[in-house]
Amino acid sequence: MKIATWNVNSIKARIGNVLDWLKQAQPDVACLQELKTVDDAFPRDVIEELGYNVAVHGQKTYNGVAVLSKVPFDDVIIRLPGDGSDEQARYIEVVVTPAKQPVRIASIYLPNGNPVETEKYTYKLSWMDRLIDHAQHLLEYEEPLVLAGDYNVIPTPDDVHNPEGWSGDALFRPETWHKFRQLQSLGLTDAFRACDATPHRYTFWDYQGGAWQKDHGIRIDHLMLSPQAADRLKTCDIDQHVRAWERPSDHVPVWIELDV
DNA sequence: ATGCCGGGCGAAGCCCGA
Repeated sequence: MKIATWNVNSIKARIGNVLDWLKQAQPDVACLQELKTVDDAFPRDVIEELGYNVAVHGQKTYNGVAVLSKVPFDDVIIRLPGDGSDEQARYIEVVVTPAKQPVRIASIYLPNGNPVETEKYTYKLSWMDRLIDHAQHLLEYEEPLVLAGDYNVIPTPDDVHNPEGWSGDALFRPETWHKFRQLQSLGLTDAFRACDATPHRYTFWDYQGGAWQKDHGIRIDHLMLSPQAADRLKTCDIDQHVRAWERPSDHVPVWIELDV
């Protein structure tokens, strides 16, 4: 089972690229982020025509997450628990059951958090606390679980071109690393690092300053796996060629192959 | 590079992203 995550930076602007990539990459499940549109405006029909079931949690202008799956959903949950006043569309979780057993998959868009001296960073940290609590709960099911998405976390200096330049940034701060390590300490595995120790492999390149051409990127899109998923992990890779397409997203797809 | 792109909104120029 191939499971991918991709921050598309507007599904309306990116639908051509998304359809081309779906046809080429043939993921069984695709977690999308930053749709920047409401549910009713999501281009559901053209995606369903490729054989996908669609679960969307959209929002006008900002955020928005979706899961596309060739296997129908058994269950769909929107919103991360822990703060009923949080209106931002950053979390959708589904359960699918391919041949053998259920697999729980979430598409997450973790807050950026900049600038750090504002409520944006406290929102990021509290959102991470909620994710830790929810992950702890989900891990109790002891089933294959994949928390995939744009984490807006650069895990280590090996995951950025110029660590010095990112010092103090919300994606690269001790408090952010601490929360990310808490997730890992619960038993969640960074799928890419479980497969590939190569430093300086990236999933995002800024539109500005020729960042893509110079390979000045960061690795911030992650698939975090429960032990039951990690045991079945076959491969993980980054579809970085998609960044060179016409009108690209600034992020590229990351995917895993699970033996389920 | 606290904004060089790029997208949304909405019809110019500001807000936002990472």
